[in-house]
Order: sequence, then structure tokens, then C-alpha cells
Amino acid sequence: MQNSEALALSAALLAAAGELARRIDDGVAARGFEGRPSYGFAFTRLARGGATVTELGVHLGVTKQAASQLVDELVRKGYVERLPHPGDARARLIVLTERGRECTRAAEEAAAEAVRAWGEVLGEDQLDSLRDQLARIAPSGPIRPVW
Amino acid sequence: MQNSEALALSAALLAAAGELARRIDDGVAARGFEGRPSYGFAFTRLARGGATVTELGVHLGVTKQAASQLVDELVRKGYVERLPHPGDARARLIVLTERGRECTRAAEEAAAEAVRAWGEVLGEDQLDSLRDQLARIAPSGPIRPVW
DNA sequence: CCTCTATGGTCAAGCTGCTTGACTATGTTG
DNA sequence: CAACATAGTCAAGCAGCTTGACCATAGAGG
Repeated sequence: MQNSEALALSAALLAAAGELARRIDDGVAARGFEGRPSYGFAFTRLARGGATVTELGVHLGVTKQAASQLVDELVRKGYVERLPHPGDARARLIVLTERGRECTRAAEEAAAEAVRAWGEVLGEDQLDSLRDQLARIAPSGPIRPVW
Repeated sequence: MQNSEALALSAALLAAAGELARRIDDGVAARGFEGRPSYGFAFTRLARGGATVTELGVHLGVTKQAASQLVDELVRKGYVERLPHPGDARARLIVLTERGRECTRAAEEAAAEAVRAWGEVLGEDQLDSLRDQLARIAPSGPIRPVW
């Protein structure tokens, strides 16, 4: 593969990612929830028994201060709440509220809708192979904004 | 595919995109050029005979004011220059300088390096299929930041 | 040919989401 | 219990974008 092709491949990947983020965001909004794309990534971390602000920051690849601001926003919108942390009086456990879980489901539906559109273009088997390939190259580390 | 799988697929795609952007940015920096990830997308548009500020804004999915600020930055760093537009005295033609073309090549090399790492994980044939699949689902419209 | 509207570009102000730095409260270790 | 580490917040600052206002030139219709 030539270098220029690699850049074209990269551009295609970034363009697809941007488009996907936009579609999910729109889909969530269309279901009556207001939010930013980073909500979804926060929710996936919180879904399993909650997390502290610091853990959330690590997951999202931002400082704990930025994570704290995000949590402020999520609390204000009623998606999460800060509970005292069992076993560490310094920390707080951030957990999803019922509305937060509803918003998570809305994000899942919106994502499924977007992915289904790809399925129509690619066919089911190629979609499966795309999923497998992405799973193998996706980093395990924090999720970071693209630019 | 279940909804939760679709969200996981989406997360994988966004994570891969973020990681890729970071690697290209690092690779470009390691070759002695300072920049932001959006430079690469601007360069691919400018590479073919230049563009006006407004056209660049459309390509990047931002306002013409934001595009103008980006061009200011690129001029300051010596990557592009503003020439009078032949045939429209209102407009300026933004073109790459020699250093801008060098930076473009550096971005291509960095992208190739990152993609090569994927090739080692996936194998060449699967990498080709990934490229084809992405080409088919990538939107034709402007490239947008992921979040 | 001349007005009227559309378009390319810039300037200025403001906003959002992040950063760094400083600080308090609590936990942990020797 | 002294000393250091860690969870969280507050505050200030910054980068990159937006909206709004404006000027210069282009293009269309009388």
C-alpha cells in the first residue's frame, strides 16, 4: 500500500467515525435526550456499578477536573448522581439514574440504527468482518477525541 | 446484531479513529513538523491546485471564519500562502508551499506507519477488505471532528 | 450602465470544553 | 503519629470554534 493510500484510508476511517458520532448524537436527541457524544462513553463506564470521577477521567482520557465538570453537567440533567463511596470517604461513586439508563438505551438504539445503515451497504457478513477487524485494532486504552 | 453490540462496534470505531489520529499527529511531530490533526485534512484539499478559504471551510465542516484562522496559522508556520485569486478579486487562492508539501509527505508516512501496524495484526488481505469497507461507508461530505 | 443582491474575506466578541495549579479532606505507610 | 499519597473541588487561563457585523467585489435585472 502506498503512503498516499494509507492517508486516504485514514481519512476514510476518521470521516466514518465523525459521521457515526454525529448520527448517534442526532438519534439520541431525536429520542428526547440532550447530550454530547462523550456522554455515551461515560455511560458505558458507569453502567457497571458506577465509577469515581477519577476513574471516569482515565476512561475518557481527560483530567479529573474535566471529568468532574462532565459529571456536574450529567447531574444537572438528571442522568447520574453522586453517592458517598462505600469504603472511601474522600471519593464519591457516580451512578446512573433511571433516566440515565434510558438515555443509554437511546444511544444504543441510535447506534444500532446507524450500523444498520452500514449493513445495508456492506451486507451482513462484511459487517461482521468489519466488527471483528475493528475489535482487533481498537486500542484498549482511553477513548480520545479525534481532533 | 443487538443494540448493545452496535454501541460496542461504534465505540471500537471511534477508539480506533482517535488512536489513529494520535499516531499520525505524533508521527508528523517526530518528523519535525508542528501541527494539529486538522492540518492533514486541509492539506489533502489544498494539494489539488489550492482552494479558497470558503471552500476549505466547507471541506472541513467549519465556518469560513474558523477556516480563515486555520489558514492564518498555516501561513505563520510557512505551510501555505495566500495568493491573489485569478478571476475573482474578492477571493484568495490558498496554496501549499514547498514546506507544506513536505509536511504532507510526513503525514502520509506517519499514516502508512500506523496502517502498517494494523496490517501486522490483521494480515494484508483483511487490511485490504477493511479499506474497501471503509471506502464504502465513509461519507462524501465534510470531515468533522468526532466530539 | 447602474442599481441591487449575493458572495469572499476579515475583524471582533463570546462561548465551550479542556488544561494547569492550588488547595482541602481523607487514606495509607513506616 | 508523622509523612506522604490520593479523591475531589475551585479558580484561572487557553484553544478552537461560533455568531454578528462589516467591507470589497461579483453577477443579474431593469
